[in-house]
Amino acid sequence: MYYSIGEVSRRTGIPISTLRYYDKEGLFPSMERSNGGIRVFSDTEIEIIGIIECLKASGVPIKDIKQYLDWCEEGDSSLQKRRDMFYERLQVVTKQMEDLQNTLSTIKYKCWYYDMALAAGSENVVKNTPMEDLPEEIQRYKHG
Amino acid sequence: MYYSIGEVSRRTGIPISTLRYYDKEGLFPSMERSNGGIRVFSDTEIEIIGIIECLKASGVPIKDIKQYLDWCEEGDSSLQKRRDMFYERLQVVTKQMEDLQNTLSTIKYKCWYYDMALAAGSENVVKNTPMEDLPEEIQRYKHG
DNA sequence: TGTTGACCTAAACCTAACTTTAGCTTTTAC
DNA sequence: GTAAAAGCTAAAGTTAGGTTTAGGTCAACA
Repeated sequence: MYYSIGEVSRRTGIPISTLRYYDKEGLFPSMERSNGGIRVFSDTEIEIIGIIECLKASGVPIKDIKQYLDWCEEGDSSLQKRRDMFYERLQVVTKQMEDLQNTLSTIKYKCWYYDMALAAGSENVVKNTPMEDLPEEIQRYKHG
Repeated sequence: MYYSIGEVSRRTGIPISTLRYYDKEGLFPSMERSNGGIRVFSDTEIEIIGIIECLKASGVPIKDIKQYLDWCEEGDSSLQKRRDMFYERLQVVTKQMEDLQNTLSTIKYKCWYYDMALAAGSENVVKNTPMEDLPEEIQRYKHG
């Protein structure tokens, strides 16, 4: 199947200007053009967009995504490098999950804190609540 | 306890230039200065740094963090707004966790894919493996 | 007292990842 | 065949969140 840039934009939610920018950065190395010079997206490009979104979400900059896609073009000789890249991502994203879990705990503590404060009409009450008077499931959340 | 900007930087790992930038943006509303004009960080500022890191990690821009800290200065009249802010963060960060979990699944699939390809010496083998031949715990990961 | 290390400001600079603009061409629909 | 919609490029502009630079001041110690 073939798609115009507008169709791809609608389907993926990515703005047309961004798709053109990705193309300019070399993220669609094998994309074709019509005789008139108009971009023709195929399922290959749709797949690449999926990879872009995955790598972007895990914090890989555009130029490194291009590097990976260049390795893909290169064939089997770059398999090891590509493997290593994803194992590194595995590490990084696992760490990101842990960090986000800690952030979530702090946020939950703050939600509890403000619920208590609002119920009491004032922050002073809960601000001075000693640690051991906090509910068990909140104590775990309390940070600095 | 009081700390110099250098001590705070060492303790938190945040560059001195960034601490000064945060100060300029109004994130330490009650920080004092020595007679000579030198910043004097107290435990209040250390606590604020914890809040900044939490909110930043959950995607809040600096100017909204300032807004929150201004609300804190305002006292009990802003309790509801502050509560709402953290409940909104709860939603956002929960969504972020889900997205990151999906990203992680895709990455795990790619790790498996490249391990197979390397073992076989070529990508072709695994590229054409039909879905039902994938191991159970990997099928869940397979995306577009 | 002097010098060295830590601190100060204002302003310029930086980077990534887009977005916008201006002017032009191609395609589609009637 | 023509008009509108969709596409094109190059280049400039934008934004957030800092960092760097230049030129000073402050504080502690020998």
